[in-house]
Amino acid sequence: MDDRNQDSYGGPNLQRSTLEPLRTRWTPKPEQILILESIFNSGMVNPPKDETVRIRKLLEQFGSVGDANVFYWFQNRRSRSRRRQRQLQASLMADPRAAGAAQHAGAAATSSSSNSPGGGFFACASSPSAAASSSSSDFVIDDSADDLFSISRQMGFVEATQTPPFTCSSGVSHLHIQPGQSVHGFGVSDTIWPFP
Amino acid sequence: MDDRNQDSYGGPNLQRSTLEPLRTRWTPKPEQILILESIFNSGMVNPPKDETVRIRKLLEQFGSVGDANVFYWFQNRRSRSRRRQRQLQASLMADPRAAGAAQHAGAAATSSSSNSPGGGFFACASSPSAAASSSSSDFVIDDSADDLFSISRQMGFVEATQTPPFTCSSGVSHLHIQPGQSVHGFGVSDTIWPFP
DNA sequence: GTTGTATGAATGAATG
DNA sequence: CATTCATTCATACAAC
Repeated sequence: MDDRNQDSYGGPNLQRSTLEPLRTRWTPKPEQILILESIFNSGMVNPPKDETVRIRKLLEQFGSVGDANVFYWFQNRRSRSRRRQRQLQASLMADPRAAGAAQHAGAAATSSSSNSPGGGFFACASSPSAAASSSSSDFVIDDSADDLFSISRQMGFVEATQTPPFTCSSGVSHLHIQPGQSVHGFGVSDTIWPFP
Repeated sequence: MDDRNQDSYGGPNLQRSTLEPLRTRWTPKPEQILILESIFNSGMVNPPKDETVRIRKLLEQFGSVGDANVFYWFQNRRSRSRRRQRQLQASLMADPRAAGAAQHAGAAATSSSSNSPGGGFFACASSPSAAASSSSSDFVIDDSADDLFSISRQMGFVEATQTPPFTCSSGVSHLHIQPGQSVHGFGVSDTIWPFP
C-alpha cells in the first residue's frame, strides 16, 4: 500500500463494531510504538521527510497511519523528552536526594529491564521492500537520545494478531538517513518586511 | 469595555495577574480568525507592512494583538496552505482512490474548485454604515468551502465584553461582525499535516 | 460515570 | 519561505 492516506480510522481496539467512519485520532498500535520508539532511541530523533515517509510505510504494515502522524509523533516525542529532561534537571537541582524519584513516570520498568539510558534499548530497522539504499550517511546522534521510559501504556502486551514480516535487529540499527536535501536556492525577501 | 491593548511591536503579551491562565502567546479570538481568514482568502495572502498594521488595528477591536502576531499569522497561513496543497497533491497522485481519506478533514478536496489563494471563500469589504443593518443572521460561511479552509476550533464562544461593531473593507464581499455575537464554532479542524 | 493522565493534533513563535 | 520549538487544545484510556 503506497497510499499515505492519513485516515486514522482504525484504532487498535476502536474498530470493535465494524464501524469505520468514526474519525478518531490515531492510536498507534503497540508494534508501531515499538518501531517508532526504537528509531527514536537509535538516535534518529528528527527524521527528515524522506525518512518519515519510509517510517510511515513501515508502520503501515500494522495499521493505517499517515505521514503527519509520524511527523507529529516525533515532534511530540522530542518536545516531551526535552521537557522531562528539564523537569528532571530542575528537580535534581532543587533536591539532589530526589534523584531516584523520577517524577511519576508511567513506566514501571525503570531499572530492571531497560538498558543504557542513552542509546540502545532496542533498535530495529527493516524495509519490507526497496533495499536499494547505497550510501550510508551516518546520522548524527545529537547528544542525548534522552528519555526512554515512557513506553508504557499501549505496549504492555504486544499481541501481534498477525504480524507481517517485521524484523528487528537488536543492537544498533542500520538506519541511514539522507542528509542531502532541499533545493532551496534563493532567500529573497523582497516584498516582505524585515520587521519593525 | 475591554480595551486592554498592548502595544504592537515585538511583544504580544497580555496576561492578567491572577485570573487568567497566563497565556503567553496570542490566542486569536474567533472574530479575529474570521477577519484574518477572510482577508487571506480574499487574495491578500501576504500583506505589506502598512496593510498589516491596518489589519492589526482592525483586529484590535476584538482583543489585544500585535503587528507581529498578524505577520506571523499570515506567514504560517501561507506555509500551511502550501504544504496542505502539496500533501493533497501527493495523496491524489499516490492513490486516487484514497481521495476521501483525509484524517478528519472534509472530503471535499477532490473536486477542488478554488485552490488558489485568491479563490473566494468569504471576503470582506463594505462601508461601515451600509452594513450596519441586516442583522438577522450573524454570518454565513459556505461550508462548501473547499480544501483551503481551517477555521480553528478556537471559535467557540466569544466573551467579548463590549467592542464596537466591525466592518471590514478590504476584499470583495462584506463581513460584519458584532463583538457580542457568538460565533458558532464548528469543530472542524483541518488536519492534514504539516509537511509533505 | 467521573476524574486523571498520557498523548495526538494544532498552531503561535521563532530561527535560518 | 522552510523547519523547528514551545505551548496549548482535544481526546483515548485507565483508575476510581
